[in-house]
Amino acid sequence: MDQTDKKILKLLQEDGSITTKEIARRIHLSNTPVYERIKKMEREGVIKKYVAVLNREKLDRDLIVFCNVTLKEHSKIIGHKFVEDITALEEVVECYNISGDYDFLLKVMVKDMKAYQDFVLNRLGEIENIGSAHSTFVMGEIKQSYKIPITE
Amino acid sequence: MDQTDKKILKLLQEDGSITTKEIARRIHLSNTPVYERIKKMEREGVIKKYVAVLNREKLDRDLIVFCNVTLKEHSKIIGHKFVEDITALEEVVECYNISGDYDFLLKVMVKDMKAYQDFVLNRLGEIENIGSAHSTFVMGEIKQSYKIPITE
DNA sequence: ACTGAAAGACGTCGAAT
DNA sequence: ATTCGACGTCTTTCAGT
Repeated sequence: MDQTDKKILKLLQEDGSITTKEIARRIHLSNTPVYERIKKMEREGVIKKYVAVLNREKLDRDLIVFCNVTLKEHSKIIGHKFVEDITALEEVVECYNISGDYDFLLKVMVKDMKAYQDFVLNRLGEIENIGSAHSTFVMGEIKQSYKIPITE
Repeated sequence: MDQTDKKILKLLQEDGSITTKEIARRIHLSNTPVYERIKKMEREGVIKKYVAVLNREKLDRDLIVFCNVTLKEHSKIIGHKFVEDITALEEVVECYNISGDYDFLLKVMVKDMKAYQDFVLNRLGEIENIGSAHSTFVMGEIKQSYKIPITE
């Protein structure tokens, strides 16, 4: 992966529906090499996929909550069940195994506070292994980028 | 926005480079209405953009850290400067204004622990308003979805 | 609001350097 | 590893229902 590949990746992170023709124009190459490079990076998994980025507010998901979760002591080794259960919840858009006082950090996306209450009681509450949960509410989204920083 | 639009959005969140023809086939419509609906949702901002999703590891960004930050007492009202400064940092891929003990939550993406140390000392350290910072390290990525949950 | 068809642009691939 | 050219497919538009 050289500088040319990185230039292509930066453009594709910015706009996934940019044409190979336009990329070629911007990096001063013809179609084919750009095309071949992109296909190679897709094959190798450098480019995982292409997605449409939607507007949260217009889809009634106005509230984001970061939910810190601990597992019950005896469940920490058998975390697999928790992972399965949590992955199945569509409100949980991200989940990380973390260092520190808690075991997992969930990013939860719901309509409003009432929906979050419902999530904690009826969804999280149904999962057996959970010891405790601490919620941090997002009041404002300052920066949101799906880009991986690419070094020169 | 009706059920047909939502079906289209779900498909586009899954695969942003799916053809209108294929969408049309799957939802049993012809090209034109699918095309018109997508263009309408792009115009209205329901669909913000299309992006390529890249592989973090293959781009030397193996470490994710959630960094909880407080501002100095006198700076809390004048948060604008902090917002500007933090947005400019490419390692900070997300930033939220949050409830609780801290003022902001940053999601930071770096190569390794050494790079994070450098980030805290030389990047965050340069920003004037910061009172304290508490880092939570990601040990494992359990779930990562860019999809907004879409209700029926 | 949808169907079907037609025109133009783009993705895709082979031959050549 | 790149350029050029040709083919097939998709996007985009339009007339008609």
